[in-house]
Amino acid sequence: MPELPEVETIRRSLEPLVVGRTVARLELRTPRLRVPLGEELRRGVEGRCITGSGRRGKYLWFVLEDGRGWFFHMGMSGRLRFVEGADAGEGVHDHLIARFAGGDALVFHDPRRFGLSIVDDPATSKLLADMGPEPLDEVAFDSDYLAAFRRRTTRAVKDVLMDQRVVAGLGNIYVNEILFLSGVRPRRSMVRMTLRDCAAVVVATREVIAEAIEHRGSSISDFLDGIGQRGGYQWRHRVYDREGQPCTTCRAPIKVVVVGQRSSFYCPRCQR
DNA sequence: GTAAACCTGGCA
DNA sequence: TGCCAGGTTTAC
Repeated sequence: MPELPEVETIRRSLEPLVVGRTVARLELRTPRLRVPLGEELRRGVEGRCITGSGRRGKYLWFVLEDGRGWFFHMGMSGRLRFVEGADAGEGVHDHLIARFAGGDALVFHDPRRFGLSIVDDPATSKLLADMGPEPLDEVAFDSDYLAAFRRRTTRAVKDVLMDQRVVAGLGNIYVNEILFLSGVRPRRSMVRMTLRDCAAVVVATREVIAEAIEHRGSSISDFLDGIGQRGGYQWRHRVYDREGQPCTTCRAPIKVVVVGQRSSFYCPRCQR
C-alpha cells in the first residue's frame, strides 16, 4: 500500500489523536509480521505515554516517553487505524491492538503481513541507517546528488529511484508519475541521464510528492488514513495503472513494461 | 543483476 | 485457475 505520501498522511491523521495517550495494553494476535512480534515489543510499549511522532521514508513511529520510537512499516497492505471506544480490533487481519488508558485503541491491520512493528531508538535504528535523503529535502536531494549516481551504476533510472538508499520513500506509483513528468522512460540507464534529466527528475519528485501529500495520498484500492478517510491523489495519476489509455499530454496510448519485477507505465511519445 | 521468497485478496 | 498487487529481503 503506502509510499511516503500515504505514510505521512497516516502519521498526520493519528498524531493529534494519540499524543498524550498512554498504552494500557498491547494485544498481539499474530506471532510475526515481517519480523516476530513478542514480549520485547509489548514491554517496550505497554504503560508508556506517546509524546510525538516521526517519519522517515516509508517508516513511521510514535515517540514514547522514554525517547524510543514505536516503529511501523506498512508493507503492501498495512493499515493503522484509531478506533474510538473499547470494542476495537475484532477483524481477521487485525494483528496488533493497542488499548489506551481511558478507552480507544490503535489497530494495525495487514492482510499480507509484510508490515513491521518494533520499538527502537530513532537516532540509531538500523532501519533508518542506510536510507537516502528525504525527497523534499532540497539541500540533500538535488540534481548534483542524483547525477553522481551516473558514475556508480548502470541500472535503470526507475530502479535507482525505487532504491531506498538513494532517496527515501518512493515506490512504484510515485516513481512512475515522477518519470512521466520528467519525460524520461523507466528503462533508461542511469548512465544515459543528462544533468538536465537529473534536474527534471528532482523537480518532478518534489512536485509529485508534495502534491500527493496535499491530497492525502493515493487510494488505489483500499488505502485509508488513520481515521478511515480515503486519499485523493489517485485521480491525478497520469500514467500509473493507465495502460492503453490516452496520455494526458499527447493522447498516445500509455504503455507498460516490467522494470525490476514491477509494472512500469509510461507514454512512448512524451518519455524518451 | 535477476528471481524467488514472504502472504492474502481480488479480478479476468 | 492463474496472475497481479502500494515492499523488502535473501538466495542463485
